[in-house]
Formats: sequence, structure tokens, C-alpha cells
Amino acid sequence: MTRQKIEIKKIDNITARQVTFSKRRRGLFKKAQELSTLCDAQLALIVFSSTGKLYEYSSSSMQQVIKRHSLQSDYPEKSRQPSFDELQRHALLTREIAEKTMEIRHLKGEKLENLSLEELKRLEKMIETGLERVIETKDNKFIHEIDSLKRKQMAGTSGVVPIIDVEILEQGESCESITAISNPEDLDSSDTTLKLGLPFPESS
Amino acid sequence: MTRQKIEIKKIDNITARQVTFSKRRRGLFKKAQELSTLCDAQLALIVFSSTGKLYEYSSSSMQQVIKRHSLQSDYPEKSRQPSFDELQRHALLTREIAEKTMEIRHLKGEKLENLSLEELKRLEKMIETGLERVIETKDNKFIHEIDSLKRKQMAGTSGVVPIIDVEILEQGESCESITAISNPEDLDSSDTTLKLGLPFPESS
DNA sequence: AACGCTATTATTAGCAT
DNA sequence: CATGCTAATAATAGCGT
Repeated sequence: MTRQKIEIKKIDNITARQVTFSKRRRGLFKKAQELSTLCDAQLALIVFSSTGKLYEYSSSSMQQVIKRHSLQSDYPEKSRQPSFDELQRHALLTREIAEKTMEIRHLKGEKLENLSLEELKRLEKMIETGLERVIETKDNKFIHEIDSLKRKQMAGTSGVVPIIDVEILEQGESCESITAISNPEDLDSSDTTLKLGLPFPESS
Repeated sequence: MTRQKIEIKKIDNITARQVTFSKRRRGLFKKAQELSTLCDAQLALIVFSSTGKLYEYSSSSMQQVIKRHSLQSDYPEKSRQPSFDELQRHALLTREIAEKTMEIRHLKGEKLENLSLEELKRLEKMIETGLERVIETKDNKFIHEIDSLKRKQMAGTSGVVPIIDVEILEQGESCESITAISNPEDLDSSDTTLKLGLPFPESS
């Protein structure tokens, strides 16, 4: 390059090496940038100095280039070690699931042995409240459906079928015998499956 | 550079651009290699031509350099695009959380409007069962604690202190059924679990 | 389009500060 | 150690083939 041509091999003198590193590094990055600009190339350049310092240039984003590179020259699989970030998020999710699982078990009266008396009382209260709500909702729905039935009967079968039945049916805890009601089709609850765990998107 | 200095901006003429790309690319890779050799630097260079062709150089292995890079400049979050596998697992976990969240809400009597009558009845039953278990457990625990107290009082205070106090303490809502409990052994159903199929370690 | 040539510019090794 | 200088080498734009 100048006063004397040099041989391309590791420079022994540390100072000289560092100076050369600085100068050539700058040149290299400049050329890299020029190439990407002039020729519209996507380019990534990563340099670690012998002292471990990182220098990098990328025409777009480093991740983008690396990703594209990893796609083309398909990596030997395991190369993609999960980032800390991913591991952490994964752990968080797993933990959340464990917690929710335990909460569910508690609400179902399971795995209670570690709960204190106070906790048990709170839990009981919570379940009672929930139970009331469920019963209320259920009854509402029930009444509503019966109403629909009535109307259908009135209109469709000229109101001949006795309606009294339905009130009798509503007896007992959880009226296991709705089916007794005239015609099953009317229970349009097309999906009788117990779907406590709903698919997620969960609009509202 | 030569006959005329050129402006560093995208070369419009496609042919000229490709020629320049070839020449400068070679130059760049040469300089990169020289730098890594002379200065003992770890270096990676990735270039995609505008036509999409990949050229790369790395002083050691590309993966190694990229890995080192990803460690140092710990990527801004989502950068490390997760593999399909990870995405999938992540989606599964997220979904599981959503499902459990909904199950919890249902058990608490919330968000019931989409449940069918059948589902509501089942839910009610489930909650009732859970409630019974909680009450049972609570009462047990209560009795047990009272027992401890009694014993302490007997031993420590020579049995003078009236024991009735403890019953006063336990007032408040929910233990209408202590007396109903006959023998504790019945309750120890150490694992009445309706095992929901928990995926996890589930300590305790 | 791919190469070779060369005038010209760009880079830089060695040294000085 | 970092920076600037400059002679000397390296890279390359434009052109011809």
C-alpha cells in the first residue's frame, strides 16, 4: 500500500497492529458502505477487534441481513440457540400457566392442603359468589329458552301442548332433565359440549 | 477512484452497476480478509447483490461470528426472529393461558353469556363440588387448629382459660357445617384431583 | 454480459509529533 | 497511545474488445 508493500500476515507489533486496524477498519467500512449504496446491495459487516471490541455496519438492519443469510445458507439447525429473551418469555408463560392451573384447581376444590385458613375462607367466598352468578345466569337462560318454547308452541302447534311441564322441570338443583321438554331441536344450543376452556381470541 | 471521481449514489445503468458490483465486491472481500489476517480480527461479511445472490466471507465460521454478535449487541427484543418451532410453542402456551383464563373466569361466574344451558349446568355442578371440598377442607383445618389451641391452653395455662373464645373467633360467614363432619379420615382424599392434565412440574 | 487496460483517485505504511 | 502527513501502493471508472 505505501512506502513499502507489506506482507499479509498477522502484525506482531501490538501498537502497529492497532493502528493498522483502525485505519483499515475505517477503509473497509467506507468501502462496504459505498458498495451497498452504489450497487444497491444488502450488506452486513461485523468485525471484532483482537481486543474484543465490536464494530458493525449493515445497509439495512443487521437482523434482517442475518435472517436472510440464515435462510439462504440454511443453518445446521441447532445454530439458532434461543435468546435469553425467548427463554425468559417462555419461562414467564410457563409460570403463568402453572399459576392459573393451580388457581383452577383451587376453585375446583383441589390441592387445598397448602392453603391457610384465611385463604380457604376467601376461596370459599369467591366460589360462592361465582356459584350464585352461574345459577343466576343459568336460570335466566333457562327461562328465556322456555319462553321461546312457549312462543313456538303457541304459534306452531296452535297452543295445544300444556305448558305447565316446564315449571315442574325447573325444580331441583340443576334440572338434569331438560330433555323432557317436548322437542330437542328447540334447544338450539347447537353445541352441548362442555366448553369451559374456550378458544382464545376472546373478543370482548 | 479513476478517470473520474464518482458520486456515491445508486448507479442507474444496470450493466454498469453489475460491473462495479463485481469489481468492488472483490476489492471489499480482499480488504476484509486482509484486515482479519493482519490484525487478528474476527470478521464476517455478508453481501447480497441486487439480484439476490449471496456472497459471504468470514474469518472463522459465520455462525460463530453471528452468535458472538448476537450476544454482545443483545438484540432489541424481537429481532431474533423465532423459529417456527418457537413460534408454535409460544402460540400454544399463549393459547393455553387464554383457555385457563377463561376457565377461571367461568369458575368465578364471569363471562357466562356464551355458555349453553348444558354448559352452565355442568359448570354449576363443578363449582358446587369444589365448594363442598373447600368447605370441608376449611372446616377440617379449623377443627385442627382449635385442637391445637386447646392443647396449648391445657398444657400451658393449666387449662384455666375458657376455651369458648376460639369459637367466637371463627364467626363470620362460612362455617355452617363443622358439626356435620364426622370423621376426618374421610376427607384426607389426598388426591381427589380431577387431574386436568397439567403439563408442568407442578412442584408441591 | 465478461474481461483487460490504464489514467486517475483512494488507501495506507511508516514516520513524526 | 492518537493523530497527521506523505510517499508509495492499491483500487477502480471508463472505455475498448
